[in-house]
Amino acid sequence: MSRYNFKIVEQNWQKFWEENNSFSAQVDINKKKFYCLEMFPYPSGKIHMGHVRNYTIGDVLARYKSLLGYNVLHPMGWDSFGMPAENAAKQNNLSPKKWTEENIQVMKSQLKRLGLSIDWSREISTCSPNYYKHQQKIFLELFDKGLVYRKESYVNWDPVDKTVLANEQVINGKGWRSGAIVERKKLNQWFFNISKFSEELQEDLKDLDHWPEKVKIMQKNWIGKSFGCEIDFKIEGSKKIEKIRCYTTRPDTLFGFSFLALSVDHPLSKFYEKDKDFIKFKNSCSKTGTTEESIAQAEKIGFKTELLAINPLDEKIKVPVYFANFVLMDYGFGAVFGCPAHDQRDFDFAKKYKLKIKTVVKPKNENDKFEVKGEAYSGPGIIINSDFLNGLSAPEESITKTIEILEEKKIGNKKTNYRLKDWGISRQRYWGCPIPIAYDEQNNIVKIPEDNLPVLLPENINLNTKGNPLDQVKDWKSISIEGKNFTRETDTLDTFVDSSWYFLRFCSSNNKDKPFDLNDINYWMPVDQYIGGVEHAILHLLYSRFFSRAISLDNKNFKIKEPFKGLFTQGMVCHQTYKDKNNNWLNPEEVFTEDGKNFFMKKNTSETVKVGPSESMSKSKKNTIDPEKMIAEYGADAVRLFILSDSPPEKDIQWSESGMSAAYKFIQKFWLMTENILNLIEKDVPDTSDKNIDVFTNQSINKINIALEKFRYNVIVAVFHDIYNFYIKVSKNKKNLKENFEKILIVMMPVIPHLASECLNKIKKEGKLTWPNVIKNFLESKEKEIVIQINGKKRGNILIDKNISEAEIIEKINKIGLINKYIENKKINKTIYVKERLINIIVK
RNA sequence: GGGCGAAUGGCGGAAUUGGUAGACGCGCACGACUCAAAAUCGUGUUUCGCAAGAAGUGAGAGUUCGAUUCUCUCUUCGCCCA
Repeated sequence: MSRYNFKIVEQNWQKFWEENNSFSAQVDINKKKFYCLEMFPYPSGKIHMGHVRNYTIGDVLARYKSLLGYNVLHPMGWDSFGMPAENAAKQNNLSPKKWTEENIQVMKSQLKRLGLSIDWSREISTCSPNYYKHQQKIFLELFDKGLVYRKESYVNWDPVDKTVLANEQVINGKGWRSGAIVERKKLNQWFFNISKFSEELQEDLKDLDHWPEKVKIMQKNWIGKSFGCEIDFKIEGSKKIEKIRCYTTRPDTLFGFSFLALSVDHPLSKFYEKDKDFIKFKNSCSKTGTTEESIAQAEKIGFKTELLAINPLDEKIKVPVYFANFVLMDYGFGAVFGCPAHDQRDFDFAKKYKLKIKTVVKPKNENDKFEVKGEAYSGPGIIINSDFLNGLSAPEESITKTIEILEEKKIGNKKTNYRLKDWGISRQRYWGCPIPIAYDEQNNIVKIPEDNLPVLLPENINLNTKGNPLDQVKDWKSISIEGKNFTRETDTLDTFVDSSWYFLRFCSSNNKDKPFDLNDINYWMPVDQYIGGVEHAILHLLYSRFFSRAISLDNKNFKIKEPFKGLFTQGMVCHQTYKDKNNNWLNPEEVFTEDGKNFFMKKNTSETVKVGPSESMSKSKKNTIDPEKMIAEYGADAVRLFILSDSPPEKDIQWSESGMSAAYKFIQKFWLMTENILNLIEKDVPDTSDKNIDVFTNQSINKINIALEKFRYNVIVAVFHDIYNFYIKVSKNKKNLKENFEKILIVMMPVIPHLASECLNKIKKEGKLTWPNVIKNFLESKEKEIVIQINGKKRGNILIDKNISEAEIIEKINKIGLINKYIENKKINKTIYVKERLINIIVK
């Protein structure tokens, strides 16, 4: 018996698949298609275990659907623009392009070594002009549709890196890279008008029935549809202003109104722009970032004006008007009315400036003397201290009623608002897709004509400048179109733009003229199953949903609104963390253990190692395991088998050395067992069939089918072990052995394709490989063991014929006398028979 | 602070969706092979109990003939948003 040499076998099969273009996908309208897509990676250097898990899950599905007879599209590409390349290039003094391309080569060969069934002829890379030239075209198309615009806007500004930060790059008010306190800065920025689709993006979520519920909820919260009311407040004071318009979701708390707060950018601020104190205040506001989080955490500060706002429901009540740092110009109208008793933010502000705190909502179980103290009360209850609103139940009834009254008096209107803001796409970065726009001498916007596309990124530029490197490239910036001089836009596009349509490009990767061909799109789209990390639940998925709507706007031929029919979010790969006595992180390779409880350093075996909790693998905690090493040591099949075996795919998985080696042992054991079966088939002349083999095989395949459809891939691995434990006991050839074992090997192909292919090859399986049908007759036998319960407690088993009646079963039980001791001297009240499962006898 | 989810042996996890709890794997124990060890194979392995038996799916209640599964309250943990 020979050992299974995975190195040679896996290499051979990978070569075979490549040479035969086994996974190349072509449009074929006579075949049902299946578009299987995993989120494409950022080429950061090497693949990590998260990639292995993501792509193995996808590969199992792609191979399964292919064996089922679907025409499968399973492509791969590279999300290759972005900051890391620029930073790495600065550090190592080379070009982002070279760094990126080298990484892609390394990672591509690593992915190939995993044996993924990918159509590499469709490979794309977003940093290639072949990709981004089409993106520039799409940008101009959206520009023509009025979905792209430029406006002055506040950004999160990192004063050290001299760059704009995305909201998620601001952590606790500081830049994620520099650690500097983030400021607000006004810049001219490009925007996609995603908010035009707010309603649609929210409403259509309900049709995405193959998406995880939690992702839909996250998107819904992000879009943040709210029902409220706009109210005009009359203003008294020395300035020439009569009223201020506010938006609120709680008009019913108007009687608790004790101040009016304005954004420092509110039009009213023009009356104060020469006021030194106001300027000082405005500057201190710019120290706060623009995220909701940083605003919520920052101390609430205000600048008091001499103006008074009049309560529209009771004109006797007049309250001060402030400018405040927690009010943003781009939500509502940059003005909010403050009701301290029922909003924590307003409460904090009122405490600081000693403003009145009047309670107008009481919890249901409190009396009318209830008063808010210590913190705001924002829960449901009954309106009090509010004149004609008293007694209404808050919030539903009271809001509706108040809006009715305000509309009657013509001082307010019902209004729906969305939290979703337009998508700022400008980045002051080199390594991104150039925006195909230029400006004339009067700073008017001009589109770069289509003939002049793509706008190529200049190469060989100096990255070691503060701010945007493209700004420094004078001969690139100035261009001439039809004899006139223009200056190029130097901002590049947010990399989320790149990933918002790559799934469309995969359908027509090699089309030189168009981003995609409609015939291809209409066949392949939507993506049937999209697989990736939950960290992209909001932005990437929402932007992609926006993009397909934006493209289909005014374009009757493009019908895809939802790009991803099915979504699956996989869990993270975790590993224990280790620290030495000085609290330095240790790599698992520097650590050893004999009993699994006490850990020591390898280089100094007397030093114990502190073991921390299992956390998601990350370079900073040094708890990573290198997939390449694992594949070299155990083989791709074993790594694939292990990464699927220990946890359901949507949950986090703990990497364990013993689990990995168990997977390796399984591969070896299975190979030896296959050789044994091959010997039986070749040497023994079978006399009879063994029905047990049929029954077991069909039951196993049935279990695998169910598990595949439900993404319970860990259960599939358990069934593989069952299969081994069954077939290892087969010691004689039977007439039905070969055909059943072939079926087993086929259903193993999605998970361990190399071993399964090799075994099938040895067994000389002829014809095309197709997924075996389950023969229903073998799933259940004529006889069935059922459970006997007395008063719901299991007291024994009995073998019965199927379709036997309840009375017959009881008769049989009595005959055997199995449960006599439980029913002696007792009266049988009733029996419950669950067909082919159990019989429950209730006695008293 | 809000939303969502989870909790099952020493560990990772199964459970046909209300019907035999603990599949499968890891670990551990014992045995076989061996001069010995590794590897491999076999047997056992929820807890208490010699046993008969009893208890048992984070805690407490409820619905039901029957609850890991459904409802309510609580605890702890995770993720997302703030």
